[in-house]
Amino acid sequence: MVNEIKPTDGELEILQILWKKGPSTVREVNDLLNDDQDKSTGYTTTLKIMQIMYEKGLLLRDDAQRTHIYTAAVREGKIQSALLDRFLNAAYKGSASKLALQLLGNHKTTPDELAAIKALIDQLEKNKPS
Amino acid sequence: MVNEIKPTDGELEILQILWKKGPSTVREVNDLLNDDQDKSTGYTTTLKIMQIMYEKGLLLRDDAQRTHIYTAAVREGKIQSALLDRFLNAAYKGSASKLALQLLGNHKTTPDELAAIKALIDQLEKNKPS
DNA sequence: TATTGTATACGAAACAATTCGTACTACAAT
DNA sequence: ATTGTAGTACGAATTGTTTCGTATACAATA
Repeated sequence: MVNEIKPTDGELEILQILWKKGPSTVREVNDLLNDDQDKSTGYTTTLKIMQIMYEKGLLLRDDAQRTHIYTAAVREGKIQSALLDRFLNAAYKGSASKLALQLLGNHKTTPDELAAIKALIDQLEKNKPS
Repeated sequence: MVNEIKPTDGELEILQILWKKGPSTVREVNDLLNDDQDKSTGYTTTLKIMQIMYEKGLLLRDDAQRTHIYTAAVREGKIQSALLDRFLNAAYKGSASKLALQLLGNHKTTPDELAAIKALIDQLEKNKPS
């Protein structure tokens, strides 16, 4: 049951904030959204999107108080995994290694990160010897 | 000048076909689209999307003959690069290594592919010693 | 020539995401 | 009690993608 997880870009931005900050009000989320310059979202716009996300089950809501508190209803890793799958198929026809090569080639990665990736590869090679 | 490349999912599917097959007619593209079972796109739908892509500059068109021939106007690697950047920021807040780790962890990769990735990392480490 | 099959062109409808104006509500401060 | 502030709810407008009905063009051929 792959539950058709497919947040839009706008929804994903809100999820990022909630993942990082934890339970928040619409006002807080909206303020953080508007921290990125060259972007500006009205309060009611953010509210509306979060309400829709709540209806979709992407967010939980505590409406005991006048000011509602929203929380991400989905784990960050789970969403990322689903999005990665989707992206991999859409843009790379499923070739993970092609994506990995482009990723490492195009983006500056720190030595530490490279080492971590190498360690993971070593481990994978050990677990799957032949 | 990041030229705002942002094909939709449907457009990307068509680009994939053109990248793989080279210049094609709408009929050919539509047939291949419908090869994937559990999917079915009407001819005029595909035509319309390809016409819009042509207007956007995503496709080139040879209309010398009655049956027009379409070609991808953008390089596969360039689009992938742009999409990867977008995806990386949207889903991983720009952390390439986090994406790489999840990619290698979640998807089965063949030993050959792992070796290729490791070789690239070695090369990167050599070129950027400190 | 009339018919049939395969094209393209055009426009409207369906759908979803985003945006925002506006109304309503609760509460605090006067 | 009244007013001001900050919040939610609702609905409509806007924009973009996808879908498809229909009109039209043209070539082959019976």
